[in-house]
Amino acid sequence: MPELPEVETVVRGLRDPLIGRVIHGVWSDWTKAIRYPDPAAFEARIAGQKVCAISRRAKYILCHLDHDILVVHLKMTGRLYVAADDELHDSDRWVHVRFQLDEGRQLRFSDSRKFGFVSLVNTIEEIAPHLGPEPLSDAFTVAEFAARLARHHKSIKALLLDQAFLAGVGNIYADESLHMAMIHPLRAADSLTADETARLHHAIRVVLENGIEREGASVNWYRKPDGTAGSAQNHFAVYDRSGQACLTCGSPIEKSRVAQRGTHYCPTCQPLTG
DNA sequence: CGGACAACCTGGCGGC
DNA sequence: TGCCGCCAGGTTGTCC
Repeated sequence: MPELPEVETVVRGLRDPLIGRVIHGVWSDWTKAIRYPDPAAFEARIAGQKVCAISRRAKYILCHLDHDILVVHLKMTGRLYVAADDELHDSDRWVHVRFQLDEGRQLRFSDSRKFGFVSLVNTIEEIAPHLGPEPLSDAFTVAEFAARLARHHKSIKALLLDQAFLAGVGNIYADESLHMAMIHPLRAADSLTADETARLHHAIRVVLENGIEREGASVNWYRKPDGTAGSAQNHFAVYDRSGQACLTCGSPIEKSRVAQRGTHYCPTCQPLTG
């Protein structure tokens, strides 16, 4: 579930409690969550380093330390937050990595499905060498988007989910973007007209910006670092609304399967032909 | 190239 | 109440 808006919200929420703190040690009850280097080397290398800055690339959280980058990927059910050592002992049963900080606090990585991970790297390219452009950056222009679309014949939905094509869009915001742009998810990427391309480019940015403004979508597992839910889920036009009326035309929202993902769209506003 | 699918995992939920 | 099977979806890798 955590996509660009959710990860961006986590990054923003971690800056105040985490920047300036020193990491003294690492505890884990599920060492597979520590992907690289091996847990012993990981702890030896991270101990004593201060968190200098926190940023985001695609869906990766980057904690810039004195000499390394602590990379965290939340995958579907990951959470990352700072808490007092003895705080919330029972309410989160899925904490698999704890980073001991100074002043009796710890950075916790919680993940019920154990898909997420932490790594220590020098550059994000070490673990994600082929990420596409950031959709909210100035470098993501309509012209560049059009040129890249023309190189692919696969369905537009599958392409939006491809992190090498565009970084940060996941299933929820792909469906919402295609609906706002009035484009059927199965349209071939290289078949979009100039007008459709411009609409989709605009829709992706608006949908992601709205998601950030609403501090992410708490469909089930996602929480902000302060433990509260975001509100983007209250503003979905199509995601998780199958059978309900389209907010534009009243047609029932349909759910199908595209690129092996649940896909929600309005058959009237997003026709496959015409 | 594109698409299908398995693998990584577990909680939540509908059905019985 | 409880058991069963399915669904959720980010990413990688494999196969056709």
